[in-house]
Amino acid sequence: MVKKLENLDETLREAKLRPTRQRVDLARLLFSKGDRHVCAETLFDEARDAGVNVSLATIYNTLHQFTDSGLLRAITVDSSRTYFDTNTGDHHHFYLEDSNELIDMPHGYVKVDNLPQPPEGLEISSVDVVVRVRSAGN
Amino acid sequence: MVKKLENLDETLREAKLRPTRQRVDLARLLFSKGDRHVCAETLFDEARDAGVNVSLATIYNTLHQFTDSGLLRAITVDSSRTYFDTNTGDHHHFYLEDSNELIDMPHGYVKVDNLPQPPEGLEISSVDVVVRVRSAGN
DNA sequence: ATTTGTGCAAATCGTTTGCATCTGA
DNA sequence: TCAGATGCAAACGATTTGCACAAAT
Repeated sequence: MVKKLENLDETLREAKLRPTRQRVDLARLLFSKGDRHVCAETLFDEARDAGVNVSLATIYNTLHQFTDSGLLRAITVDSSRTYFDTNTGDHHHFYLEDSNELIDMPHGYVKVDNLPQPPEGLEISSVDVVVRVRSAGN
Repeated sequence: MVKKLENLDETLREAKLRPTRQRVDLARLLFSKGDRHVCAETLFDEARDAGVNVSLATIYNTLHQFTDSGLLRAITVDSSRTYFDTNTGDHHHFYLEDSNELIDMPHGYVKVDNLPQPPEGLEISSVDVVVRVRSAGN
């Protein structure tokens, strides 16, 4: 992530995205605080709070463009919103059902074994493990 | 699943749900064809085709009630719709990204090892493995 | 008779889209 | 210059909700 930060313009160009003011600003917000999970609304509010002027439509566009170019990873755990993870490495998640929060599991922990063969003609795109957790005694 | 079918009224009563005409009809549609994955729209169309008269609101109500009482299991793989699985046993899924279809992996296949401890005070509610697959060469 | 369920239409909410206007290369 | 970006508001699609009416116990 720090790598991405060193030269945001450069990072964006490598992703074949013009380093526009809003993309650079959003990239800075996203990548300057370590690994995190955001959704569109979250990032929108954060931008507003940081005095960064960006429309919600642009937030969505940017989130998807960053995802398509590998800067972000999309995670589906809650059918009502899409989360984006700034950690694009191979890792899995805890999903806190009570607060709708995602927490990274350190890479190297979970091991998925004995996967059956994918259906004929199909190849694996990703293997996602989500451990849903909730307050004990519920 | 067959067990559930033997006496739908009884199954519903055990789930503390009144065996109304629409619930019984939907239960029959859901549980008489082996394991399957449906979403609200899917079931709605299927009901219409089978001449079963049920409103979409009732489809949603019923799907959730069945899920809450353990007759169905909800699966989140696509942030735009919710899938329900008539197989409530312990198993995981292939998700066909091209066709938005779910396929059960036989139980006993995938093994998830070395899970990190859940965050303090939280207990595991479920461990979901989704293997996203797509047409080879893409 | 009372409680619970159903259907309809309107309301929500996250997300997408159309389009006129800007902006970076 | 001009393809690509942005912002706004309207459009969308899945899901939920409010409420009058109907059905189950």
